[in-house]
Amino acid sequence: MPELPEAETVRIGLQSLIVGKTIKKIDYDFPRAFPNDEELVKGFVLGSKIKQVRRRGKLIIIDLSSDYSFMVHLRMTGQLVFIGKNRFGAGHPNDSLVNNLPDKSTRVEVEFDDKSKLFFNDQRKFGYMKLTPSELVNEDSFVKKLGPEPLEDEFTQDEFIIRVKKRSKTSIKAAILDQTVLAGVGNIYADEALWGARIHPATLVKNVSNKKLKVLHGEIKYVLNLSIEKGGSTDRNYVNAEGKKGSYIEIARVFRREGLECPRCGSEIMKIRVAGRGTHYCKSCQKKA
DNA sequence: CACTTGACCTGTCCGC
DNA sequence: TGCGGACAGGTCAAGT
Repeated sequence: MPELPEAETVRIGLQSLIVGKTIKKIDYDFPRAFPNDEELVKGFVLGSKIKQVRRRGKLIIIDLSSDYSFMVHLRMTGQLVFIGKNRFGAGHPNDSLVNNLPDKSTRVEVEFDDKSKLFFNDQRKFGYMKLTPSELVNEDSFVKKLGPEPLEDEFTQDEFIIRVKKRSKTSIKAAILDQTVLAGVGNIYADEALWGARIHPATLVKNVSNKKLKVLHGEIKYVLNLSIEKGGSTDRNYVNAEGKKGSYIEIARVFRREGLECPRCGSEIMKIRVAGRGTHYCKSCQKKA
């Protein structure tokens, strides 16, 4: 679930909440969620300040004054939640999904010198918070393979068409979920963008016209931007840096709306499996080419 | 090489 | 009520 808009919402929150703070202590309970050498943590994390919080695709990058960075991937159920020194200094417990941290899904607890804390929670233990020298972030094996940022100018219609056509024999949905084609689209926004472009998710890439691909390019940008405005999608676990839910799911057109009416034509929204994922589409305005 | 499937995990929901 | 199984969905390794 955390896809680009969710990662971006967390990034924006952390950028205003933790920059300038000094890390005093770090606890973790699950090494795979925090795969870092203890000596490295002592030498380059404890005592350093948070310089800035960046994002690349679905990855959140926390730069430290030591010139080391944490690369945080939330995968499916990860959360990065900040709690001020008097509990929810910034958020409000009432509109929050998380209370009384740490809890049993807390994997990493970062304490700052002013007693405020940052929690990395992850129920399903797929996410990670990995330390790397800042100048080597772009050399990381995962980062290195990522395609363009869909909300930046480098992601042109032509660039999209060239990259997506390298996956010509697979479905259009599998192609836009491929992080080497573009960085940041996951299951929710793939379905939403394909609905916008009136393309059946199982259509093979080679059968999608350039005209449709151009429309899809615009729809991807549109749904990602719209979701950032809404603070992302909270399907079940996702919360922002203050522990609050996002609201995109309330305005979703097809995602998790199987059996309901298509907001464009009124026909039934279907749910099938494409590329191994639950996939939602309108049975009459998204015809397979 | 291109592509698909299963594994990694835990919690929830559904049918019996 | 309890229990087994399907499902949730990002990425990578293994298989076709």
